[in-house]
Amino acid sequence: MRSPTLNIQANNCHNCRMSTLCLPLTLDVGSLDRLETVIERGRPVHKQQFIFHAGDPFQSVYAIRSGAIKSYCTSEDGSEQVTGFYLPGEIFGWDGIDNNNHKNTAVALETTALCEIPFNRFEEVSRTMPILQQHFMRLMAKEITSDQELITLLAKSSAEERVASLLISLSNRLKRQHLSATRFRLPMSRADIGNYLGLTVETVSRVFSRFQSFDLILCDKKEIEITNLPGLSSLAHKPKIT
Amino acid sequence: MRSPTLNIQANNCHNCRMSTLCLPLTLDVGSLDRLETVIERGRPVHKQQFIFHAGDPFQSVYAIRSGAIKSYCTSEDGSEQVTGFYLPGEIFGWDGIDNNNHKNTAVALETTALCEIPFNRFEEVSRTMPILQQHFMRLMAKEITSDQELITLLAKSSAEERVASLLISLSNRLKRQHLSATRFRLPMSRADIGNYLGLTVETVSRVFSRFQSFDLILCDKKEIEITNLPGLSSLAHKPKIT
DNA sequence: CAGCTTCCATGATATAGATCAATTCTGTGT
DNA sequence: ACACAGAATTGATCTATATCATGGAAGCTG
Repeated sequence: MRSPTLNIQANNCHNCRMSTLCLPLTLDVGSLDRLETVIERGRPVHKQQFIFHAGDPFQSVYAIRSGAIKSYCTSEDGSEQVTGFYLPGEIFGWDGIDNNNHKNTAVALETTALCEIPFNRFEEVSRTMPILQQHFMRLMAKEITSDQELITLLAKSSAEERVASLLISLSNRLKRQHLSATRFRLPMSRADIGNYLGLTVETVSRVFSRFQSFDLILCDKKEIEITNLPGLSSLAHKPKIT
Repeated sequence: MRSPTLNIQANNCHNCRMSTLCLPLTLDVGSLDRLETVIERGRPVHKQQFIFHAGDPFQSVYAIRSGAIKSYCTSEDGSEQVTGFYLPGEIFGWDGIDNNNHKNTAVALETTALCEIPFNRFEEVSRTMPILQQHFMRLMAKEITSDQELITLLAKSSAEERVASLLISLSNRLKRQHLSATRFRLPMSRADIGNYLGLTVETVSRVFSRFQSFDLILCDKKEIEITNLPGLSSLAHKPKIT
């Protein structure tokens, strides 16, 4: 059975509409068949279930077909830092390549369908498919640049800028998946947002309220409607007239 | 002629004492010879000279033999965000892989000797040397985890924790290069430090003064001596008794 | 459905660090 | 050696956001 708005229920890479995101465009049909043998489509993961824990041996990276994932790492003192939110069409789990175990814990924020890409078999396959390895390096580079954008946000921006940036980022990423860029449900809590953006829950909540009073957004709990996208966008990109 | 303290004046990869850092340990002599043909040792770069600018086409990554590099990106509004400091034995320039041009600008903080690793030729060579590509993915993963550590630092830590963390990080990285872990010269300005850590120059300066008054460090301008390494370390790792 | 827990919103207050300002020190180039 | 622009330090004040505190709404569980 197919979801009414989003056809992601493919049973192989050939007819998965995500494929251009997690696989290079230039793969011919033969290569795709070989690759097909590597990728595993798992059971849907339910809210609050873990994909992997920090410290787990690194075996796979994961592509999201539907749902949402939060990744975070835990410091010695037990405090957590949310390092990313991942949406459909995105890949996570790179953090484990370094020393063969994951630095982050990954948990489902809602019911989520994943494709698991086992890494040992991937290396095998990519030996005969250099384009694939190149593609994956590109994906890792994307992770690097998005992390650096977050660094800039945390180092330089006010609470309003941070929240606006997150909303705009979510909007753009949903749009890329041909989902509504202006109406969506936040998969994460205010606390998660605050943790991710280096703010307290209270501040996040106040910023949401302020955005509503400025008619930038409408929100009812986790349901968000961006009513003034250009306005919110300009807030996200340095409103300071410095 | 060789530097008295650090033998980095190798004229090929075989006798470069950096090689275990930028190359996989398992390369046999034959492979190393082939690789040798790819890597270029450039003229020393002087202080304030640029290695590449944001927007430049991505052609190479760079290994540092001696000196120090700062990378930063510039937002639309012209403000800069320092994204990393790179020391001997470290590799930078990954940010360009994504869409074939650099997001960051890289500039020498002092006279610096680099090895340039042209990427098109690298891909060629690595086709017959899968271990090499794997090694480079590992290096990229390191960049990801170090970016995520910075994210945590920026999101969660006080000014003192941030500065202490940077000093400890520099100390560890110099130690890895068999240089003094407790006495060194900061290659970057207070302003660079502040920018990197999301603080103002004034705050950085005050923190340095405070660290001196606590007998954690001794500093004369850019010359630093860490006089209480364990103390500084514990400051870096969450002094809060939360 | 009652009771519990978690999430969210909002007000009052406190504070770390920003901002503004002035001074000294440093390094660079002539 | 001198002059000048930039780098660093230090002080006084201001402000954004944290912290503390409370109440209400929503979602779970038995």
